[in-house]
Amino acid sequence: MPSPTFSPLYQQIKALITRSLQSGEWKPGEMIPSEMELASRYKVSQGTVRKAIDELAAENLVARRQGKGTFVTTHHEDVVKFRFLRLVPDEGEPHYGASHVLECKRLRAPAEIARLLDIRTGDSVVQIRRVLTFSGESTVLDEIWLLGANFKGLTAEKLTEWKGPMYALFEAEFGTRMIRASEKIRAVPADETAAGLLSVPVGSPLLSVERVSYTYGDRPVEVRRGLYVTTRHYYQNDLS
Amino acid sequence: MPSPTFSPLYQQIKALITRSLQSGEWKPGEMIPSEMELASRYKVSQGTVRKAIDELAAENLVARRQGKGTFVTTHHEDVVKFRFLRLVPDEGEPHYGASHVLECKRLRAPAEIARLLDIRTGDSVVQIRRVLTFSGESTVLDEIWLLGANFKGLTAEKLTEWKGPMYALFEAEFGTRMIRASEKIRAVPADETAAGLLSVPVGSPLLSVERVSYTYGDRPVEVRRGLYVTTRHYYQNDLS
DNA sequence: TAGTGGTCTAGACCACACG
DNA sequence: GTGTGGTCTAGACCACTAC
Repeated sequence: MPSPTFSPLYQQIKALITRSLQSGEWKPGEMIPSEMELASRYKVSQGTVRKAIDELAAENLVARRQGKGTFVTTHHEDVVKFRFLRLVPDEGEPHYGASHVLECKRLRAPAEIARLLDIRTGDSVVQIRRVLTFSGESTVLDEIWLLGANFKGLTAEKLTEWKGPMYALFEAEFGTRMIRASEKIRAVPADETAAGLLSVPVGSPLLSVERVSYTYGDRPVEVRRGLYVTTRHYYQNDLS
Repeated sequence: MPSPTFSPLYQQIKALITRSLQSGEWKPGEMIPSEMELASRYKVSQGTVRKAIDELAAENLVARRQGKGTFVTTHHEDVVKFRFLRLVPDEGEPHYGASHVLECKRLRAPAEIARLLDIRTGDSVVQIRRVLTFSGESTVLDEIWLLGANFKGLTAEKLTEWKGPMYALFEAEFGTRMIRASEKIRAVPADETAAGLLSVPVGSPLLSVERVSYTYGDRPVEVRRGLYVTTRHYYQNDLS
């Protein structure tokens, strides 16, 4: 039964489900109610709920498992991890490197970062600098800015103690889930700082990856500038 | 009505439609028969045809246009062009640069290329080298290998005369449609040749993009190695 | 055996494009 | 108006998982 404001019914159901995800009614890793339950809750047919969930699954907000149910996705799952780390070794399997946190402090957002995070210059942000090491080789130098309001209490200790993907920590401890990201990629010469930390000559080519990550409602919450050493790794991308 | 070999009916329909696309029964840019027509042709319900077409649309093999019909996609459309050219200028709109063909010749495939194209070393391939220029600046140096069997009669003249995306030429003149591609991206120093052709100092960082492109049935038909100058452009990528 | 998602159908009606 | 894709429903049955 179509409702007054025109958008397809399944889109409205999708929005309702998304709100429940965002509010934490169903937490990452948990099962959401069955299609039949949701259908009766929202007073629509099962097929309509199905189409709503289809889209959420396509956007990786939930994952369907036949015979079991539909589950809220989480950055703890292997399959999800590599959606956001596209660096693959020339030989061997993709893996997660060791993270060494250099710095983690609160500061006022510079103009450029503020613009990308859609806040005002001078608003509070958390800055993290870290090095990722793969099989003993320093490979990634990350400089990260997070929305201050969402990450109160984030410290270098917390980051250091945490084993696993950083986004899993953000999801578990700060209730902020990264949904999608947009990256701008360039080749740049290593400056002295980067060269020192990554053990490469000054001026050698590095892959610069500037990422803005978004949570529910397409709100930006993270800006990240990564410098990748690509002599034994490459950035994998599929065009389709 | 499920058929003997088990796979969902809509997958079988999808395969049938794909075969018709591949055989050229419906050509790029043309409209395919309506869902009702296909349903009666294949003796299934309209909903089943719909689901098959949904997947083909998700894979960009066809595009739906409400009220008009479903059309075979083509590399002539603007919207498709930038699926395969991810280089975006820092300022201004994405655009297509001028192509300057340096070379186009047939030769025997080196081992590395043969492996990627899934042919035997020494089999015939076409090699193209070209420079792309954006607003007067040489920005991309491409080295391209094409499956010899699919591109008989491709010459430097044909390439030079052609205005528009190279893939549109391949589609129109050689019946080979690029469906998807996989890229490996690195930062590399410019060698003397590249430096000369791109007017940058030897050793300056370039983005190296190694692409393998596939046509129907996931058969590789092109290997391409691009070197991009990323001082005024960046490679755009979305993670979702 | 019961519960979940996955497939398939048949039919009604809506939104959009075009003549 | 006619034809196209898009939405929505109701109901049947299949495939997978767990108990």
